[in-house]
Amino acid sequence: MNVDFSSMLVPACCPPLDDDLTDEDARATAALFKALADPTRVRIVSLLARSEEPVCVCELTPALSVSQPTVSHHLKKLVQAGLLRREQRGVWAYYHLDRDGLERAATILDLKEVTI
Amino acid sequence: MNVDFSSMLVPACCPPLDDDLTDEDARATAALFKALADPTRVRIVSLLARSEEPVCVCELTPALSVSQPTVSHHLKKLVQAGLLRREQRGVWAYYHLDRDGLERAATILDLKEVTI
DNA sequence: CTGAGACATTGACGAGCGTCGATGTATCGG
DNA sequence: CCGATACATCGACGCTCGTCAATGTCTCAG
Repeated sequence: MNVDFSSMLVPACCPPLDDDLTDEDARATAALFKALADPTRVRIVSLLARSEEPVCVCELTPALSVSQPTVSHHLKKLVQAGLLRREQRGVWAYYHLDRDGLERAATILDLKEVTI
Repeated sequence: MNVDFSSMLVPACCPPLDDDLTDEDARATAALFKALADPTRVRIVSLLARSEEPVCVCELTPALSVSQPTVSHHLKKLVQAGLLRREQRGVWAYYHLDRDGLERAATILDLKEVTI
């Protein structure tokens, strides 16, 4: 097994790069953005952001042009991502933004700006 | 075709909801987040955010534990999303963050906070 | 021109996602 | 208890995505 010294003649290129995020951090961050990576879910978050009070599914469904099961599916994903909270009022289910969850996402992006 | 007046007896539930984003806005926003919805791409952005200067692919590849074609694939996606910029220096390709692109993503999240 | 190295592109595969109709569950009025 | 209403869950389908090996393209040294 011989070392290839000829490679030492090419211009310098690759200073070491300290790995930063753990696998788990990267996966968690990606999961957060993945929750926002769908047009229907973006609209849901946008609609809820415009409402001072919680909104029930019966208001969301006709505004989204997808079926009711699909709306439930997306709402569940957003809740699991920590971006929405669910609240049962009698027969109706009301959803509202989890401001902390959104702030977490915003903070991740702001952190990357620190290096400017 | 008869109107079902019995529905008027149930408690009020569904005030009209003004639709906000256009389909195109929702798709564009989702596409931006979709670019960040993968652990490997999150690590790439994070690595580039920690570097003052552009970073070449030969530095990124060994730090990401995926094959070289996969790294190229992710870099292309991030460039297409407007989050990265590519710069050719001789044989090497250097990438750096597009701060405007990241700011766009951050602004979207901040806009949703305005309603607090 | 020729060969080597850096990176991009292609093609293929498996896994995951968005969507819907059908069905289940829970709540309320009568 | 019974029917209706609101919402969730299930199962299935098609499509997209992440990944890699193989191959192509471009740049430079000699």
